[in-house]
Amino acid sequence: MNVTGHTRRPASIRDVATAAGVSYQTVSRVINGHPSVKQTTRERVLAAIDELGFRRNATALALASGRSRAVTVLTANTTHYGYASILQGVEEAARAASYAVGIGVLESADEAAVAAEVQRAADAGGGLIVIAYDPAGVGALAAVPAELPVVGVVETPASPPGGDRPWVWTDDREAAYEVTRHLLSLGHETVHYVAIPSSTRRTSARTTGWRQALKEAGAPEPRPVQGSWGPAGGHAASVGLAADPSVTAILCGNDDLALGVLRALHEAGRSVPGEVSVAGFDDAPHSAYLTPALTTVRLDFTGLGRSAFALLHGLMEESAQIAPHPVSVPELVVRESSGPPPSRA
Amino acid sequence: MNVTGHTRRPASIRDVATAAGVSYQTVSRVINGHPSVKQTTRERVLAAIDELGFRRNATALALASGRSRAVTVLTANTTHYGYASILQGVEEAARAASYAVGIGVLESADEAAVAAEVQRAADAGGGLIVIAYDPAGVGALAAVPAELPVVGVVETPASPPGGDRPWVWTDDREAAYEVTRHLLSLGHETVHYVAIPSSTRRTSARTTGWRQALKEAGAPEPRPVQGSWGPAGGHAASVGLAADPSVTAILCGNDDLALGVLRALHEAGRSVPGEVSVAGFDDAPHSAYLTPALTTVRLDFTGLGRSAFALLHGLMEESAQIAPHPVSVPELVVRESSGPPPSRA
DNA sequence: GCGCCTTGTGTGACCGGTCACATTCATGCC
DNA sequence: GGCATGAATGTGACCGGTCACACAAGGCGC
Repeated sequence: MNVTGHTRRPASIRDVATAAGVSYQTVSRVINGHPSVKQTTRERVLAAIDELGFRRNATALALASGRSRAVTVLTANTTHYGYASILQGVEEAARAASYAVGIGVLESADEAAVAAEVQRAADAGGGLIVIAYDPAGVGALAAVPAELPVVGVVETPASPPGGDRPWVWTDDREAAYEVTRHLLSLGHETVHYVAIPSSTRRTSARTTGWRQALKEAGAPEPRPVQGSWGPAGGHAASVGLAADPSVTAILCGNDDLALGVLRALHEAGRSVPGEVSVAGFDDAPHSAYLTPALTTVRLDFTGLGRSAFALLHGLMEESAQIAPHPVSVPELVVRESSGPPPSRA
Repeated sequence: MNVTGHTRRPASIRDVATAAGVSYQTVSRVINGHPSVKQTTRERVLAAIDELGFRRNATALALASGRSRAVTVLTANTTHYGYASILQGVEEAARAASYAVGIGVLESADEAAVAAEVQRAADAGGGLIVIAYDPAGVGALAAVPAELPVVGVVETPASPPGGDRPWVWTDDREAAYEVTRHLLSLGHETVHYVAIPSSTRRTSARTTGWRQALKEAGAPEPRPVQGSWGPAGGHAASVGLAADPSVTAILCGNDDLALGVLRALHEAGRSVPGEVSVAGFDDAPHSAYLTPALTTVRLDFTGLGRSAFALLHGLMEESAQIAPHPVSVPELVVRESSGPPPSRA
């Protein structure tokens, strides 16, 4: 404990060294747990460290050794449930490994802006985790210089699972497939889909899963409706569907979108699940408390964040080997918003 | 542009210096915009910088100069709307000032755990922004060593506004006062209150505003019901209120809580706003899309985050002077969940 | 008794910047 | 012409650690 009150600058290893009557290198050995330090010396140094309240300067460590014990999460958004949860997972894992966590927000998908943000993140030193669920994130992932340790949190691995690129993902395709099957099994002729913005030009994993389930059931395949991320987008996107009496089941790209859809149906005077069934995606915390409570699929975003960090950690320290990312199984959560279609004619 | 392909290490100022045929100090002067560098020399150096793709090493800068251009946000949570929005605001402002943003989550309010987290944040170098809306945050704010630049985001300033401590806040008292008055003006005899966890042992600002409005109206003052942060807490806390037929108006400490309350009322078969009026707090993005749409008060959390950063920036660089934090005015948003009590007997 | 390996410790250079001070040269002024 | 002055530039030390290497002392084999 530092009893001497007004210490101006924090103690350095040289301060500790003189206090313990050894060289600074010996102090360095003690902090790093080097084996060949005599027991009595080690104790003397530890006592001095305690006395002076010494803490190793992270900046100096990073500069001298190159290794930085820091991660920056690049993301287009920090407030949406999925994004925020991934961030939370990364932070948890990073804290456990005593890594510092930085964030960088990709405000625009503009190439120059994204490149600048990637640069900023790179300047911070340490590794990168890029949430690539949207064009900005995908662009950022592509713009990361090859020599930097980076892990992408992606919608679906571009190369088939088993490719050893440092990516993590949830099985969105399987999840969408499950919910769609659930709705079809209730007797709906088909299921309409209000999509979240796709991360790329390619068809999203969620869309693929939905389509697959329809095809297997021989159900007609309506054109997906493009939504945005929030409830407002879901509302705007679904006024058309709400007015169409042939629509009896709607799958939404996420729970926020579903909220807007629910609202649009309410405004159109169509009851849920009496006339129309609605299902969401993600199982956000509010979904269980809506009226009607929302049928959805739970995805383990915090776990995903933790995996992303674990992978990055493995990339950055040779001690920790790179365990393959375990893809967690999505869980269908059936609540009140889904039921059989109105008239089983 | 760096055309020479495989540069192993990034260029340092000495590399630039030799390339431009000057000393490293001159390069340093150029990057820092020092006036006394001959125009032609400056151009030569800038050309070399561009050619080698030089970027100033943030770590070395921090070590050598002491100043770090980094902020760490300490918070108990990253997923709740208010917290996430403050974080977003800080990030926006920090990005504009090209500061790096770090986050540290206070997982437990335990004193030792909080102290450890503060230490970690301090180790990162740079300034601190502590979100002190809860016991963990308040503890963290108290545990920050005096010599560190820090700004607290607090519920209410402990000293009356005008005290010059580096704090920012929204006028929660006024906001609660406004909503409560709104409900009373509709004819309700009194307004019940489901509270969020208080940041301290003292009465929260929201509670104070609510109480003040009741007192002014001569309304009876029911005991506040203690909730937690999320919908589950609101639901659990309000089953009692939902069962009590004398309850006709409920104010909730935040919108998530209100969601749970709405659900509890629905389950008890009481209509909103027919039998019971409900109002929330914060105007979270989903609130406008609930059925019934939630009456609430909007608080400018992103603005609050930006103010917090501005204040901290002023603390860390003498160039930027410390502008007093402008307290934004809370805005009452009346939607569908509030109306007159059932029978104006 | 000599060489050799192991254990414990110290020295100097270095990471990539900044800072304080020294140096050079062209001016302006008396 | 001599000298103070300021502009333009260079030199060495330093921030707080790490790394590579040197070196002394003790134990062991022959």
